[in-house]
Amino acid sequence: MVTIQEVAKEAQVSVGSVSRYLNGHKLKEQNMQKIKQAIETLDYKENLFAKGLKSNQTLSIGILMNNMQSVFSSTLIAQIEEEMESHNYSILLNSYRNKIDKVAAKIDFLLDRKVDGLIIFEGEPEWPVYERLQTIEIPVISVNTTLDYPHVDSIIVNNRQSAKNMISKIIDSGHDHMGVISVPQKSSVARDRLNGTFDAFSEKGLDDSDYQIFYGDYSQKSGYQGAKTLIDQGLTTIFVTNYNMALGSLQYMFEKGLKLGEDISFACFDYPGVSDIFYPRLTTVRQPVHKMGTVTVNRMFERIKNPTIKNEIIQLENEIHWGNSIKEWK
Amino acid sequence: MVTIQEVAKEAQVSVGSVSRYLNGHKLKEQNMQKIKQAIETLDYKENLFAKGLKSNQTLSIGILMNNMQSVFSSTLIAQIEEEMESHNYSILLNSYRNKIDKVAAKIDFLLDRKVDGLIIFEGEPEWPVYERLQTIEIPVISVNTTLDYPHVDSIIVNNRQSAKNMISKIIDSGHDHMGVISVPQKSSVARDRLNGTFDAFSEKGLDDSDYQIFYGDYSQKSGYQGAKTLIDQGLTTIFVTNYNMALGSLQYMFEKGLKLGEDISFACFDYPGVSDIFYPRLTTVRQPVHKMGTVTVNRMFERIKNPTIKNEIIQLENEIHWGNSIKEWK
DNA sequence: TTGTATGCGTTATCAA
DNA sequence: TTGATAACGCATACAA
Repeated sequence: MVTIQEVAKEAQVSVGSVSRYLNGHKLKEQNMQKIKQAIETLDYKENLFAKGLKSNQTLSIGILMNNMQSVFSSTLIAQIEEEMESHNYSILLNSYRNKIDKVAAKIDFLLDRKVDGLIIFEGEPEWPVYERLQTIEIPVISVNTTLDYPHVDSIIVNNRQSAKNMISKIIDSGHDHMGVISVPQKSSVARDRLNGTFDAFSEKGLDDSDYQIFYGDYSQKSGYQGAKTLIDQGLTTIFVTNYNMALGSLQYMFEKGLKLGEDISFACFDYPGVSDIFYPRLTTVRQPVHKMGTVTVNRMFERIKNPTIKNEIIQLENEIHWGNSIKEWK
Repeated sequence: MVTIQEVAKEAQVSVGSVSRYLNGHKLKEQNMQKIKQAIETLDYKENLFAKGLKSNQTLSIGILMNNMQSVFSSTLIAQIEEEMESHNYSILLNSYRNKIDKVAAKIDFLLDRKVDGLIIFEGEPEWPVYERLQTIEIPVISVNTTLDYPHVDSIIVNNRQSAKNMISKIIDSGHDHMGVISVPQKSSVARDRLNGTFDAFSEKGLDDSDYQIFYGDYSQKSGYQGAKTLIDQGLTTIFVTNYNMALGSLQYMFEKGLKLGEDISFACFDYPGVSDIFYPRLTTVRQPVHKMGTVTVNRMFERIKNPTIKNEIIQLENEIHWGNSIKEWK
């Protein structure tokens, strides 16, 4: 392994000069040339251990999430990874697979590795690590969930408002009975989406007898089951608050030969590009996943550069794509 | 930051003893107790920088892949991450997004970070980094592709044989005309699957006039297009060599109201659990993704422990699930 | 079995 | 502007 000592000897300068050169300091032009030359001929590579030992920086950031197998998380990771790379940073992945009691250990794992920052997907205020998060001394960014601690930024989307807007518009199109496929109200995202739905219902004067809620478990299968249950009850307007379950619902409808926008009116949450393939005219609330990744990374580096800035809650807008999968009754 | 010096002082032993204790050496029971106690009261955490500076180990392994957004890669990553964690290792992710000319830089990136091992998904012998890979001094494991270099292990599945077996069985069921949806023959996996198909054709005496190949681009959309093209030509037996395109094909069939196993005979490659949801009786070649992850990690640690062991090509078996999506004509 | 001392590659402090 | 040298936290060779 080539060290700066060897580079220094080769260039006939001191290690200090080499170190300074490497860190962008100015020195005598002639020496800079000699060092540059020496680095090339020796193929010197910096040693991140030694660097980190002094600077306490790893040039890596940790990502903690529940599960990396959803479209949302894999798209987001991919986006973040791409952005990080251009900063010469790497990402350290960690998932807790529904084991909330393991979250603390996961965070320790990442912290032990001295990541320079931490990105948490859908962390919840109810987590037992609540206390911990406040005391972490590196930048922490919460994605998709608001964690309103002094040192934590949150990047979120306006789920509640989007759901409300979507449902309002559907009702305005003449739909006064509706089936909703949602998930147990254990996360803020889940609550926001369903509450937004309720907001619209009450604003438009629909009550309990006008809608039916089916609670699935995020799986395609439960979406399928939900569609079956609701449609069997005679409902013809279905809203699904989650992409994966929406897929299951669509599956059921296709199997039954039901035509969207005619036999059934259908809308759901999804992601950019996903539904475009088969359902270009599907009515969806589209989450700006790529933008979330980009904003997250940008914010992370702002924080790394300036750790004292005040925390922020950055809210991005979902797009509403109004296709032809909702029948116009009016 | 608590150091072993402070632990040593607290426990009234020397730093050497603490270091040895930390590394599992035996020492006087009494001292071990004192050190253990001191570590707890001071909440000592090891410093991976300092450790790495001496040992040149990062307790991390690098993963290089094309794209992390396929079911295959995200499942595999998840599995690897889970296994790694139990070894107290973390993973460093890197994707090159079809930019083959960037692969070398990506590998350098990982190597600069001193990963203790490298996992490469679907690396190809044609890559310009061919030379590099041989000279890497850490364990390298190639997943899903055979990279027969002296220091590289390969974990693969028997794609060619599986395709052949599947097609043979389909032909034996009475199907003598067939549509195949494949991808451009640019990767060994792609070639294996299609060649296995051809193997069966020639063994069973089918020739050019008996089958039709549609080349897609891995996208669901192209699978949809492929199914449309082939079925419009009157073919009723379809084999898809790729899961994503299979989804697209199924989509087309459902839209057309075609019944699997009756109107259309259908088989494809997929993954454990994926098709079970909607198509429990679908005939598939099922790739052992989880096992691949586990075997990869195990092999990695064998290599890390004993870097001199000879390289191996470990071939896992695809399972063939014979459902009822193939009509029995015999 | 334990303690001491040196070095890993880098940065930063202090003099020159 | 540069050079020499002391840290950073740990592992280990050597001595005791």
